[in-house]
Amino acid sequence: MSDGTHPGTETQTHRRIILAALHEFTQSGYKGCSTRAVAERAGVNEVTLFRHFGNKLELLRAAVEYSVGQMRAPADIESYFNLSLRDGLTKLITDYLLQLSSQSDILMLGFSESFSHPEVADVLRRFIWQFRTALIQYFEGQYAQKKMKEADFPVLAHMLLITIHSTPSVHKRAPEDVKIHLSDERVVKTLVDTVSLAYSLDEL
Amino acid sequence: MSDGTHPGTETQTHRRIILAALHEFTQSGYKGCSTRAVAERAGVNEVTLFRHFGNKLELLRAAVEYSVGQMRAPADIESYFNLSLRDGLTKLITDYLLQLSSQSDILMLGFSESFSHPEVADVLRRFIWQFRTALIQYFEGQYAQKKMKEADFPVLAHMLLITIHSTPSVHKRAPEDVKIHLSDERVVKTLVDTVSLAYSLDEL
DNA sequence: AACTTGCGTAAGCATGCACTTGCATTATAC
DNA sequence: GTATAATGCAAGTGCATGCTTACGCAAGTT
Repeated sequence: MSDGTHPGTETQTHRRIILAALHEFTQSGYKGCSTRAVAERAGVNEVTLFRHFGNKLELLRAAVEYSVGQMRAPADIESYFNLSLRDGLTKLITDYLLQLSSQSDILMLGFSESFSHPEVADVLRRFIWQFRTALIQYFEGQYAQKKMKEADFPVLAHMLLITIHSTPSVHKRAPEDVKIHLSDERVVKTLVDTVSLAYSLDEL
Repeated sequence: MSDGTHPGTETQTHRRIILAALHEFTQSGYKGCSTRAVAERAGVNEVTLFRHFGNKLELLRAAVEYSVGQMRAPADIESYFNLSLRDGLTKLITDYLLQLSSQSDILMLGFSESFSHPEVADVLRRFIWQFRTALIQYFEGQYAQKKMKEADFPVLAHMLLITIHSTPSVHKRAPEDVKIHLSDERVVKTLVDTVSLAYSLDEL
């Protein structure tokens, strides 16, 4: 019985295949790319790919797992509480953006592939949820400290999350003259400006 | 020479195939669904599908074209100018949402398929652009009327657009307890509240 | 009655692709 | 020096799928 002999999962080959898969999957979608293409990009024989991961779907799972493993949830929110609404928000968001920018590929994959592969989407949602919760907690904290007006915090958090997440993908597709308007800095600034102008009780 | 004889494009069959295609494409992606599946859903023989559209890609194009043809750009922005920032925005957004809700499928398709089929994405972008332009013009109009503070209007428009567009797709995937927080009404309200609280010179 | 149009049915071709098998090759370990 | 682990290479299998061909049938048109 030729049991699928899994080679050591720590080799360089393993990693290279995963990185290649991540690239191809996000570029053309799961169905849209072939294992051949992944192998080629990894500089590896196609057979090696199967020896490592068994089948294509398992490769997807491994790639997602790898990618998610790289992300770190936002540190404890308490540390943001001392700052003003404006500064705290800015820090929270930029910290989060730092995570995202390195993982924007997998997030986009998660969005486009979420129907055909709910498991994949779930993993991502779990991560995004952490930030959502952090945001809401942060708002409620600020509100309790009377540094912020009352508002529909879940929706507010949703708004921020969506904008932050979509910006990189919009960025990738947008024509050159629009990208200029969509630098991370400007988006974050406008986001924070708007929220603190609207709800801050510190300023003015 | 068996030239592809295009049957009349006004038949019921034609429409049913397009609707089926729209459904399947958005469900599983272009590569993810087969012409057989589309035909089956349309209650039509697969051959008929090819007789109408020649090939799969042409079907995609026809489906997108059909869908986009259903959308109407926002009416002339002038009519919103008389209203307050809050009321004008609300009207602009709800009007736009009306369009979107009937076309959310195709929009999601556009997003997920935009890399492999840029033409498709282009058509959609063109539509979205119209709203973006309308929004920016509206803001500038309000600003000129001194009914609104200065702001980064393009980014602000981007923020609104993104939130509006993403909400339906998030809605589809989100667990039940989150959907409650994401009714169109609440999202629009928070959006408008936030913007007008932040930038309106009418209120307070 | 003959022709056209729109569709169905059956069968099949060609290709791409996930996945397998068998064998040769290198390197490392013991 | 021999066993073992990790990879490459050549070839192939089986299935899904896009697309075609050839034929038949019903309804409307002329």
